[in-house]
Amino acid sequence: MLDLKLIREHNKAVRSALVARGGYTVDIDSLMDMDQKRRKLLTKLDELREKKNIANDEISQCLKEKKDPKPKIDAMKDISAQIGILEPEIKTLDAEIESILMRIPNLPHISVPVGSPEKNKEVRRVGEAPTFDFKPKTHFEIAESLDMIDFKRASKITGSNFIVYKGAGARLERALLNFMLDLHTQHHGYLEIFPPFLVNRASMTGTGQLPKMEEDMYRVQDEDLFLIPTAEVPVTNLHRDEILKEEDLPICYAAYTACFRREAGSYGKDTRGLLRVHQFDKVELVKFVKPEESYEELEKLVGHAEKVLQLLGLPYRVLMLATGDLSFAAAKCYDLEAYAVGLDKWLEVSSCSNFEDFQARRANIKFKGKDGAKPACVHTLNGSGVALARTMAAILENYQTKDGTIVIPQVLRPYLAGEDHLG
RNA sequence: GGAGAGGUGGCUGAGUGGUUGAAAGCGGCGGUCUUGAAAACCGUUAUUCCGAGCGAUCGGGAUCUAGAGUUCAAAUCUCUACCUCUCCGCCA
Repeated sequence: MLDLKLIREHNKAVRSALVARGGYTVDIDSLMDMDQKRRKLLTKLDELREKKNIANDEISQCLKEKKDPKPKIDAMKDISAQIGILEPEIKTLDAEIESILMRIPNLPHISVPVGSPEKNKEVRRVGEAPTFDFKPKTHFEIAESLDMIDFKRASKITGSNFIVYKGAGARLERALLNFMLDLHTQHHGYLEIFPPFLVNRASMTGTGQLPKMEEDMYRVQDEDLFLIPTAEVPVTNLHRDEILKEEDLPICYAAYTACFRREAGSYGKDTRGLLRVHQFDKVELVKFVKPEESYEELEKLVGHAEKVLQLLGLPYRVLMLATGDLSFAAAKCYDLEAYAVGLDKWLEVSSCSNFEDFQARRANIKFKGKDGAKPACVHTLNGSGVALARTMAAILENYQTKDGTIVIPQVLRPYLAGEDHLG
């Protein structure tokens, strides 16, 4: 959520920043009109309430002195009646303003290239694609022939675009998770969190998934709970409605969760294999930081996610997303794409974003120093470190051999009983 | 699932209709004392909105889980939701 004051005071800049994102038409003028009207009414209401408080004191004074409070009570009745008219008017206005604000996306950072996704900027490319003296297979061919993933039975027991990992597939998934969590907690300074996979509406709103993207979420009807699309939601909301101590910042959490996405509207895209599934595993990194450090922290966060790919020996590139490709809440975002040789495609395996104070304002997460200054919103960041399904696809394709087996990347071997290949 | 109890400031905990943003204690912060610390003593101690001012600040409003209601007036009464605890049942 943007700061209403910021919109009020930097009307033009906000407007042009939103235009840069594209696709969002926000009527700033009518928002400002509503805001002005609200403040006018609020001043009036506060004056009435002041009168009411005075009248109330007078009544209790009368009662104490055993005088007749009747005339005072009548006066107060009158004031209360006026308040009764104004209050709902303001409440309605408040709700309207809130609802508009909740649907305005974050403003892109100055360094973000302006334009549609073609303007995404490749920041760096790391590692070399493997070369083979045979035609490399796709991960779904490999997974099928090694019986690592059961696509058919997954759709039987649940539905299409769900997967069942089996045998070596399941072991590899587990090894990857443990490797990533160990890396971030033991070497990058993150505290491990294992949150619930279902959250309430307030949490989904706090991080920005609601109200705009409700149709993309799995919802538990009876309880009004949502299956998390990413660990970002429960982990960021851990500190919802809290005032953190400045000396505790930055707070860095790493969490494994399954992630659930309906992928509504993306039918027909990437339907084969592991690229777009409704449930996948992910290790997520979440940070709460001081505003002046958030961009420095973003670079570190990207580095931590990259380290995973480097250690796994996967070639990858880092993209800085253009304004038109930014997610709703992000001010700046880097995508990490691992190269998968079988598909000959770059697969997005991580998205590292700085949300600045956008989520913190929605979720009411502040910090306060010892100097007695007013609490201010923290900056929140998160990044995948990294998403599993696509990473597994890249590993299967890049580490395949002519005889159909998979060489296990060095760093994973301790997690797979020291074995050096699968299949 | 059944029965009951309860949700007050960072914490413990008073407060059952009218100067209660809220006693007291603890904790925190500042100070006196001390070589330093502890103890003792003194002071201070939430968040948020509107308005005025360049600003330190000042004036006012709101907030006792949330929402609705009763009333001239609600932390206090009623209802609903959420959450917590206890007992019973069920259960990985």
